[in-house]
Amino acid sequence: MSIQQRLAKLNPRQREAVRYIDGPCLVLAGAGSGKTSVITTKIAYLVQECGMSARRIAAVTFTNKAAREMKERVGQMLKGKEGHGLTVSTFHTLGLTIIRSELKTLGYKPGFSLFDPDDAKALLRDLMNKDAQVDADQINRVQATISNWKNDLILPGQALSHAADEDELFAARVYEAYNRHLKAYNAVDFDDLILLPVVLLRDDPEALARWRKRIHYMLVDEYQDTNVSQYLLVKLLMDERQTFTVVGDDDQSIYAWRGARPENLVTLGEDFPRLQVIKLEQNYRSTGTILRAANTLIANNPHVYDKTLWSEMGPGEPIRVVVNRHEEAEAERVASEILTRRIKESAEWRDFAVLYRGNFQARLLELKLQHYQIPYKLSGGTSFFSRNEIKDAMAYLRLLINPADDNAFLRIVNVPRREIGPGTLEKLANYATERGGSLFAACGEMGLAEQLPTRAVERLGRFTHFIEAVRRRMDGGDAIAAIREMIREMDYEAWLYQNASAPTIAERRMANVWILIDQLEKSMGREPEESSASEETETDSVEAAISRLVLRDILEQQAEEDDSDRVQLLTMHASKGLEFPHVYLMGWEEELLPHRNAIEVGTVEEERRLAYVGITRARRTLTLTLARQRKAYGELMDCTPSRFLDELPADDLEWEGRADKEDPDKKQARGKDAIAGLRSLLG
DNA sequence: ACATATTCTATTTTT
DNA sequence: TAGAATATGT
Repeated sequence: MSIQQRLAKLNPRQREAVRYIDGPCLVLAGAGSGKTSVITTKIAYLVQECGMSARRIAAVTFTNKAAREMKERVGQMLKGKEGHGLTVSTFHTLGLTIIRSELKTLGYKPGFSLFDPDDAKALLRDLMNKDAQVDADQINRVQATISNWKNDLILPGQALSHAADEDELFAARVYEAYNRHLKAYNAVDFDDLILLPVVLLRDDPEALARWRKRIHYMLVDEYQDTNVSQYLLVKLLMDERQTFTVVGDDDQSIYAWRGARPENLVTLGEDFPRLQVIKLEQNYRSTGTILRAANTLIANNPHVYDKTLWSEMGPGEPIRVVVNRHEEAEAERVASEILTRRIKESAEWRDFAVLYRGNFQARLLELKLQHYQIPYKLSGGTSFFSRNEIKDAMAYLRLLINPADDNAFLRIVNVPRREIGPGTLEKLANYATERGGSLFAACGEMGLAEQLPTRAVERLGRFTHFIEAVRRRMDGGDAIAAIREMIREMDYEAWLYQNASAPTIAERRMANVWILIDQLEKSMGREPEESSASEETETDSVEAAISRLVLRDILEQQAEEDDSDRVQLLTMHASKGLEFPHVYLMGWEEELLPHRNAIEVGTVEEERRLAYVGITRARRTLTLTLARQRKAYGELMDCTPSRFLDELPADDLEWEGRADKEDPDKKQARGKDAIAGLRSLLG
């Protein structure tokens, strides 16, 4: 299909959004309005019609999944070499790419580690233990505070001078120490992947020039979810040419609690007066009734840009609101209804989705679904990457590319057992701190023998020599082969069998490790990306591949089961970007759907958007459920129906089981029933 | 290694 | 209060 044919298939607004390429462009894309088509077609348009080299274009998303899908759709449009060098990645991967090619300027050494939030927490615990006593909650709070600072582009110095109270001052001090330690470990955390490039581009005109030369056009998806640092990254890169397209929907901003700044939509207009704003208001997903409900609800929120979704589809069925005695009845109802509706509508399991506010709500529902033997898929369980065997393997990989990574060192120095206990490690740590070097480096120093018994020194030496030998083999040839050999050599498998409760579990874990290594190999085998600002083509190194592994920026890992026919259970947050023919939204109660904490801190508007996101996932039918009583903190509580129910168009709602204001239809029906009953009695 | 006792925590979590 | 995660005891 030619680009002209693709353009012809778009509606006028969409077409306008694709064709406008001379200046800054904001596409306000309502739910289900075909925004991904606009982005992908625009990339093809830039390449095929405007003669822009694909390697000058960068499209950024928030999730790997979104990036993957976009890559695939663009791939179908651009043939052969046309798409070569195109960047479609998450913000974080783009940041990683920049850091990697600007390592020297940033003062990092090759093979730096990427700390995931667990590593970061371990480091913080270590730092905070120094003077205060450990409090898990306090660590979490400090971690969140530091993350927020990084998202807001506030560096330790500013945090220290602006600290408002004692807690903030403490957090700021930890922040400063934390960053210092990260640097010593030659490591960065997730937030640094955005922060460091921004600081670099802001302060180093030459680096800025390099990257402006490299990226001429940017497209940003889910723009309402950008935080301060992410916006600045886009702004710095695009300030000069002003050639970019951002696509977003302020009504679907549900991540403000994580630092997202929906006001960036407004800021954009202020920073770029030439900004062209294009609205996509035609919805191709939902029935008229569902859409009207969504519009009516969200009209209760203030808007900078007004927007009303419309649809050419018929009105469809009314929205049902089902009131249940208690939470168990609610779950029972949803499960049994899916069962019958599947037959009635001759639908498949995968056509149903049940959405809720908190993951805990899935528990009861799971039991009911199991009872009816309904196959389901629960999103948001323990992920592949938080499994112990994966963390171990990752620690080995990290230590191989960055011996200064003390976190990785500590995790695996005695895994499998090497008879290196806490006593030895404590003395080693003291010695390393004294010498100002890493744990790994300290193992090889002469002076260590004075602090530790010979046997301990020997054991440590054996470990470091082992790692060094593997590293040499990696450099000498096939890196992946060397890694596989390492895992076999240390007999990680035996260790797994020793520690697992059942052989099958150990087997499974070992398989996971090999899957991880396979992913790593696949990730390296990909065509070398044109990553650096300079034009040199750099092959994807093991280092790069391992970083991407931490970022989970790897392809098809659990695609196996994704296409199976199962009912989907998700939080409303996790449902963004998805759609289903039949949607159930559970728990429409005060303190749950506007969540209690949200009411307290005054962010009910975001809760309303969450409800809006939930509603707009539905294509054909929508059912809202609530319970009159629910168990919370052990006690049975009476629940009030959600205020959001009052904000929906009453005419489109079909209530069931409502006790107080019993709806007239129902009464009438019951009256008829009674009459019919009487008649039959009378013969 | 496994069973039992204890302690902890109850909102969302793209990377 | 319950359920999971962790600690403890046999």
